[in-house]
Amino acid sequence: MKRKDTKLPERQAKIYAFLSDYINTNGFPPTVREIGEALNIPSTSLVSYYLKGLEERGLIDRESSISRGIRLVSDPYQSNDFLPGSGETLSIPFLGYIVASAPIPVEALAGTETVEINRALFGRDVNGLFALQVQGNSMIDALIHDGDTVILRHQDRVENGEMAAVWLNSNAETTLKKVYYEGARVRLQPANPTMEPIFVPANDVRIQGKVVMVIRQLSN
Amino acid sequence: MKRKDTKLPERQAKIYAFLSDYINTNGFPPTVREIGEALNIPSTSLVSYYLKGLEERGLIDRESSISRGIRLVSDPYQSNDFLPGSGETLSIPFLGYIVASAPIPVEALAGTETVEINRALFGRDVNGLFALQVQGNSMIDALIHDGDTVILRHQDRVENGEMAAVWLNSNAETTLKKVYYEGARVRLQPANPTMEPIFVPANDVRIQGKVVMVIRQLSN
DNA sequence: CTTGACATAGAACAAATGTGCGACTATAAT
DNA sequence: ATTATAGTCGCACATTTGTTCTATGTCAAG
Repeated sequence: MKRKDTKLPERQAKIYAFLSDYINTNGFPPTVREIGEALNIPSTSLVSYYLKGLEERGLIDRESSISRGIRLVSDPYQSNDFLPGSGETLSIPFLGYIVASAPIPVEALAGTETVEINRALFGRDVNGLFALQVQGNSMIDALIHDGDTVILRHQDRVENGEMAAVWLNSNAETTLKKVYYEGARVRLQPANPTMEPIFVPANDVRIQGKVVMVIRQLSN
Repeated sequence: MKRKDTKLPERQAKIYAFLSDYINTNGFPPTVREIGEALNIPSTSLVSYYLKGLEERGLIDRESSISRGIRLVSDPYQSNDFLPGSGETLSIPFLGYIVASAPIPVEALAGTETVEINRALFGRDVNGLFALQVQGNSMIDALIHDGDTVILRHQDRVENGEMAAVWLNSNAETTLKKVYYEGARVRLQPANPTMEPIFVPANDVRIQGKVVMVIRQLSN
């Protein structure tokens, strides 16, 4: 019943796309004139006219007379009613950022943000999970990039070949690597096969947690 | 010059909180005067003064001289003390599997499973998102593996270099590649730099959606 | 006491912006 | 041809809104 029967006019569609893009880029909506400039619409009143159209279709919301008072209405297309229902969601505490120069904080921060992900994406064991955002390039890899969110399970031992957050005592830094125990030493193998492994004494490493999921945001 | 040593002054903290709240509620930032009214700061210049402080601390970004040109910086430091957890969860419809041999289903399935992820991980624009699980090896890549869950935004055009789900008419298959428009043809570049791109006529491709997130489960 | 950051007012000003209105064009329907 | 309708322009106007400048108050350090 939501769906408008008539198809969205070319120009309205373009404006909507521009709005979405602009807001994403700038964090605030554009002015009528900016819209016009971007889409080669020479008259502010024309833009106004289209905006009114978009508003009538329920695609955007506007605050009259206030500058940049445009807001995208969540979801023009079907489905997304974003029901919070399902109850199958895990709240994983977000501990902050993982940087090479500091060990992972053991305690959750006071405010405790969380990352919500639904349980179906995990295996059975959902204990001891926590999330960190990767910052900086020191542990970058084909698999792990700057800005990625990694979800780890807190444990101090991992199986050979599993990826873990590792604290190196001597270097005083944290890194994300695949871990292989080789007698008295440990081989830390980047996930990227073209990168060289590093070897450290077994007593120099402290496993901080096993990486169970990597979430990469590609764009906004 | 990252971390500010001195603690955030009461008033700046309040303003920051107000900004966050206002933007959340209205979809666009407040004016200097609105901030003043909300926090009982009678002078616009005072608000300006504090805003400058927040900007110097890197907590906000401003576009000079443009109305409501304030944007919260996704802050690299902790600062959770005064950040209200946005804690909103998105339910993204899970459309099923993306396989090479079939186009992506346009409509959500009836029963419609969803993937719950909290909003904070996304940009502001959360419209038209849907999730798919990658199956099979045909679009495997350094970035995309079998079993990964990808989240896409439904759109039929992408910027150069963005990764998208692409339907190839002539091959009758779907693939995930970075898209580059090169005149009459399109270059589909695997994210893995060691893999060769493929070239197809522009009218042979149909963008199905832009990849905005990749979720990889590493272990059980 | 003096000095100098820091905090605070208030008002004036210049831009940035949304809106309204009249007029004009191109279709498509009557 | 006439009329209705959606699309289009320009432009004037009234607000909305960021910035700046002057003046004053506070308070700790010198």
